[in-house]
Amino acid sequence: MITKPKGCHDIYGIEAKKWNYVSRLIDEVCSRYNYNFIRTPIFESSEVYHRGVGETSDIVTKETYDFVDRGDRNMTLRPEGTAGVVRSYIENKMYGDATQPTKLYYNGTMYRYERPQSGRDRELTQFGVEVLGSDDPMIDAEVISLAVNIYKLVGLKQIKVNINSLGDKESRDNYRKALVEYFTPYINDMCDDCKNRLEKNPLRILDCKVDAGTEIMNNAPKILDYLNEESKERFEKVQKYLSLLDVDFCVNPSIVRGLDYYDHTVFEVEADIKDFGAQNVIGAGGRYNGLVKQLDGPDTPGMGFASGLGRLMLAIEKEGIELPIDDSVDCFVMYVSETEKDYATTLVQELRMNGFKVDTEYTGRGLKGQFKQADRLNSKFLLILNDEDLKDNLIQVKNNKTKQEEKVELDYLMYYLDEQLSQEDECDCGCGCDCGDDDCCCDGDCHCGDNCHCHDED
RNA sequence: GCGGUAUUGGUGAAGUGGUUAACACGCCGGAUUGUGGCUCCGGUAUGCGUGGGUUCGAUCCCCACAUUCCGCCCCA
Repeated sequence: MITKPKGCHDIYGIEAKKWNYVSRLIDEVCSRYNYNFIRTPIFESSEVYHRGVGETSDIVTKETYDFVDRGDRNMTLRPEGTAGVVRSYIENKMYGDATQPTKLYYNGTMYRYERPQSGRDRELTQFGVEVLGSDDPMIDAEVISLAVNIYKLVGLKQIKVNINSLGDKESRDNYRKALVEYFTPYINDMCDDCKNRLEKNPLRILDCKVDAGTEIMNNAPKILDYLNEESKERFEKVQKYLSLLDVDFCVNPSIVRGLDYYDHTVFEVEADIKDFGAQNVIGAGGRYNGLVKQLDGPDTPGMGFASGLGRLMLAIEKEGIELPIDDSVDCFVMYVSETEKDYATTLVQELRMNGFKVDTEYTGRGLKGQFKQADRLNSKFLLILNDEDLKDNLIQVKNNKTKQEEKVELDYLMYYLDEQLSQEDECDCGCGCDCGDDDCCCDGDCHCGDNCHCHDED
């Protein structure tokens, strides 16, 4: 059997419906903030990522999908969204548009050559936003609040926002020096990974899981003490705007993003859920004022965040959130004889053209099997064709919840279904009552017999 | 890049170096003369991830590969 590539997934069925639902919700929220959707290529010249993401860590050297195309060009499957969006911003001269800042969002697949584990795949779907052309701290706060609002709207409750500031380049360089100076005498007491980090990326020592909580770590210099006045003031404004936007957050000095291009505000949104495994950060981002210039564009500030849709779906599942997915069809058309089948063919078509969600039988099941199939498909109404009835221009319509059945004139069918289905919307159990219960609005005269709570104790 | 884990029908799974690979669910059909979801009866695997090896013989032992899940590194 041919198997899927390592770290990839087939998403289908109810799972796919959930993904689409969340994607639509992202569209909705981004639209309210007036961010515009952008589609960029799934692969770019390798240069985009080498220069954008930086060559310091393992990222570019070991964890991208690189290939040489037939024209001998070095290409890379996009490992993240920001660099490609920035490339597009520059190439299309969006900085020339009158409507600055440019506010964009994306939602698509990314590729990383990693060893899969919980919450980490080789093909992943990320959505994210980028704001280019404004250095206003208000934007920093807006981007964070947009992220939080998406999570809240899907129903997540256990989320934590951690923010930090890396300051400008001057502040960051000073801090880096201070860290190296501080840790060097203690380095032999620290874990092997930290020994490597001291040279490669000293900021990341603060993220270490092994040495976390030790005295050495607790007494390490804090970035916030190394911010210059300007950076400090900027960070305070970000916090002020976050409060005005009613976003709960924690200042956490150990939040250090791994990439070179970040400066000033950085943040992570964590799903605070039990058993979520090692990858509990569902979204992260920050300000990158140097990136546009680094990719040969005009010196333009930027701010953004990205979030893995897969991890978000995982969080939704772990928190037990039920998304409002409509997994039903309006009607299922049943038949037995050939003439009935012929009529079914045109009837199904006619119903669909009139906006009904309709399915029918395609595998030769008997009537009993068709009833079962209709149940599996959560059909609200069963349309049962019968040669005798057809002669009289009649059709049997059965409400699959109340089990009530009546013969309806064919000319009247569309109108009848329309009317019945709009009643459906008023009452979940379809019994036509109004007890005020969330699941059933029955007044005690319920006859639906179908999962109805109207006779449960009060 | 490093380490651990698993892989048996549509699904959940038991199991053994040796003739016919449990059980349950599901599915299909019948009892029910065209109206089901209960009950009863019957049917339902190209045979145990792929390729090698050991063996008289392997689903079960060994090796490699693929994929799964989990942790480390890294984290965009």
